[in-house]
Amino acid sequence: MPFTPTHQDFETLARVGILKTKSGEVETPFFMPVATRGVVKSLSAEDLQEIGIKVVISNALILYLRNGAEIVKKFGGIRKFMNHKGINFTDSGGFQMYSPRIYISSNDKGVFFKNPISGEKLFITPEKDMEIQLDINSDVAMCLDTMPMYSHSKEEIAEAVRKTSLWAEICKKHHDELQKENQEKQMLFGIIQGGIYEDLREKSAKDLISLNFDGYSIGGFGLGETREEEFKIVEQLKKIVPQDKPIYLMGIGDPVEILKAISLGVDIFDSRMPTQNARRGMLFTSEGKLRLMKEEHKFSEEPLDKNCDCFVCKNYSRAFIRYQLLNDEAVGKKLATYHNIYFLQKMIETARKKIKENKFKDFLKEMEEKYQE
RNA sequence: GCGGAUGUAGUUCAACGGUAGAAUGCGCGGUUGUGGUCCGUGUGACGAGGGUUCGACUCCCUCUUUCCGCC
Repeated sequence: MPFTPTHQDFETLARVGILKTKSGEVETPFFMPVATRGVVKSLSAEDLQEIGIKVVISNALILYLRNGAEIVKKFGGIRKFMNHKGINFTDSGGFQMYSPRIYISSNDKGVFFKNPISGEKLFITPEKDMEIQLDINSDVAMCLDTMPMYSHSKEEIAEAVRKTSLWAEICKKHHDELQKENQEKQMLFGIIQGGIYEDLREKSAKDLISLNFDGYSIGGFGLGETREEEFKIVEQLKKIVPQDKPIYLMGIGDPVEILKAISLGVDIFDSRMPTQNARRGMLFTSEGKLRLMKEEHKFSEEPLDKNCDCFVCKNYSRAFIRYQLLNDEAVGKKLATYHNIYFLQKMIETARKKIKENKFKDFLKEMEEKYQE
């Protein structure tokens, strides 16, 4: 079995499991930092290994637009190219329909994107997307989906669900075809859309489940809906998705939001939040969020987090990291990013431990209290 | 000493005889499948004195600041 749940928490739906890919296995739940263009911004592969990050996610469309996909292909795959010893996911680029700078339009056959570098107009079909992700040779690929905006009407979101199901079928068929001969197979996840509407989410999930994907992603959250709306849908989908398939809540990176979703049975997470926020001076700590750029930290000799044992917190002051971020120095970004990723990694390792000990509910509560403002 | 220029927000610059703008900085929020160094918001100024005028940051005079040139 590619995915095996190994422990179920008594009080919540939180679970621990093992995901097996062609590049090794990893314990769930886990969080993947975003390595859109083949690098987790500011961090080296050695940093990631040191932190204990096993999985990162890259972006097939962005790599393709920057000629990265062909370079990666020459290397035989993204892991070798970026010297990543673990597992690699790729996102399809469906999310980039959210980005007006590169998205043009879409129809039933695919999506028009413009290359921001050359100005060239490109048509990405679901078939093409599968080919790019296989060129990149990630361990887990995502279907090309259609991203509705949070502000869209229910009709528009229903249309996105229709198109996402249509493309999922094409993706699945083409993906199977392309790697018929392959011994080590790339996994493929379907992406459930439907916004905050239970009926649309249900339809989307059932359409995808009938195609039998290796895992199911929940897309379209973190874009303006309330957490209440989000968790209601996650709860609902957890009941529909087969227990032996991993659930991946795409784009969610807020610490408490992750833990809450774990309590509802989610297995996989990714987000740009820890890396992007680090560069902007927003740090995660054991005592809540730290806005490092505030003047009160100007002379602070304290570490970012006094309860953290990462090398940044053992060696560097808030004042130093703040000063280097203020001056746009690479080292400032690196130290802040390292800490945020470390924090999230340790948090999720603790979460797995607490699930195994059946103490997850208390841990969640404790973290919720710390992150209240 | 003589001549010329100059003085507006912490800083760099606008505008206008009739409620002084921006950028940047600083403060406070935000940031969620990364076209990225982002977004929102707040704070904050007419060198001093006199004159002309209904009204002067604006025009005139004096002083003063800073800069340039010449002795």
